[in-house]
Amino acid sequence: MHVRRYDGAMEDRGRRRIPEATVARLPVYLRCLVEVADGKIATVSSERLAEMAGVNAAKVRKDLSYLGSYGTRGVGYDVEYLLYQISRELGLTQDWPVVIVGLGNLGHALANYNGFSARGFRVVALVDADPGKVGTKIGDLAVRPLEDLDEIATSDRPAIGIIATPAQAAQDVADRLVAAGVTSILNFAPVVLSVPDGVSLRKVDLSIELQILSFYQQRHAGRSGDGAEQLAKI
Amino acid sequence: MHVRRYDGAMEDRGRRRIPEATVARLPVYLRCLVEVADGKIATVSSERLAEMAGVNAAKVRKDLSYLGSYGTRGVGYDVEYLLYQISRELGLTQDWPVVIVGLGNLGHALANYNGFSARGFRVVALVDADPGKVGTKIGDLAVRPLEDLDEIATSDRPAIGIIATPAQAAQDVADRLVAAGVTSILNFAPVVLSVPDGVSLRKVDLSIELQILSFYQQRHAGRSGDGAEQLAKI
DNA sequence: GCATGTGAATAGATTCACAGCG
DNA sequence: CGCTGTGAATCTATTCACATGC
Repeated sequence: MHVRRYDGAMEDRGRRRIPEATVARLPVYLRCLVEVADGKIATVSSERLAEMAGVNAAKVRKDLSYLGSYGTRGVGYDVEYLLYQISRELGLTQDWPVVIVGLGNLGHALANYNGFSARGFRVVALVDADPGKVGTKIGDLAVRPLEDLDEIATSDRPAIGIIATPAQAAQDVADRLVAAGVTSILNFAPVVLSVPDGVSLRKVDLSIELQILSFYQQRHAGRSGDGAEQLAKI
Repeated sequence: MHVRRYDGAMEDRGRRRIPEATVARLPVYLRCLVEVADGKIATVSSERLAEMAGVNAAKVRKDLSYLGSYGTRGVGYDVEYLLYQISRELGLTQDWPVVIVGLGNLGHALANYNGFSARGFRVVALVDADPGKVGTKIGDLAVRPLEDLDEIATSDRPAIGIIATPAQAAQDVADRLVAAGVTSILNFAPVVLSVPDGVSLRKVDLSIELQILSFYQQRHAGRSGDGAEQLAKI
């Protein structure tokens, strides 16, 4: 896969500060690059990448420049090489054990989602507080009780926890995840969580997204599409 | 529910330009206010609201000031009144018909999600391209074929479309939704969509979120939690 | 010649700090 | 006196425009 390896020197390994907004776009570029690579194309310009990613070319160049000078003037970027550099920067060259807590409709859907394994995320445990769910199998994992979190922490060292519980349960679950050594949390519960410094927290919130759409829908109900366009940040 | 009504005058109805970042936080404040209201508390300070929303007080005040001067100096904000003003600003005092396209694991979970009806979003139709799924019932809606979109547009006038299809199908579905007059789209498919000006588009992307977490996880693996903290933006 | 890489310019968001007012 | 509302200061992100170098 990765052709050129980073050639020794000038590697200050993580000592460039990459803006948050850029970090949020790297996964998008990565996906575009995979698509380009599938088309057996060896080189891609910032212009082309920008078009695919739905941003402008200057932004692509600036973003990529934070990673290093990985392009060739007059030519573009080597697809495989850039693919590798972005993967590495995002930490996707190692694999991250994931634990999913809460196996209602959404948790179920997540547990069955295939996109995980694809890029280094491996679901190692499923947890639910409901005794009625404990023991049932989803794929080839059995659902375990909340109390097993510490044990799971010891045996599987999950780095990432996904919370798909009802809102009321979410903060307690977050606390338990943190206590079990999880340092990254993705929260689907419609509630603001607080976690200690040193723990990364991101959220995905359907009802917030709908309400944002509602705002722009009512504003220029139909007209001039500024504002709500694009963006994930989030 | 809403106590004081807006008292005539000084209402320039939507002629303040509210920053995108502020719009994205209004739903969070709304949720916090609901919680405060449930506790039978009549008044709330920016400080308290900030704590609940996980932001700082200056930001809350600045955000709310874009809506108007709805607070009382030395006192705080009237909970019910602010609740109503934010709801109105977000367009939640009217109801928005929603169509869900794609009823795999995730689409199913969304179709069964109860949070919709709560705040003015009403699922009026379910659509899937797979003939095997067409006709099956989810809740009390039957799944209809893609070709029915125009008919649905005429009868139900959906304003918002949710795309929960596989990546390959998503752009085609988006085009059809737009053609059917849908002007707000929430995309769950892992692909960059393009829509014409005047159509709002937001995305929710699990694998991007995980990759962002992976970045910070690998960086200060554990240490100093800047960067990935909070935020939805998206 | 042509597309990258990047300083400089601009736009947008956050935070500070305090005047203003109930 | 206490808390809002807001200009001014700061920080972050985007875009421009062009020198740079393959």
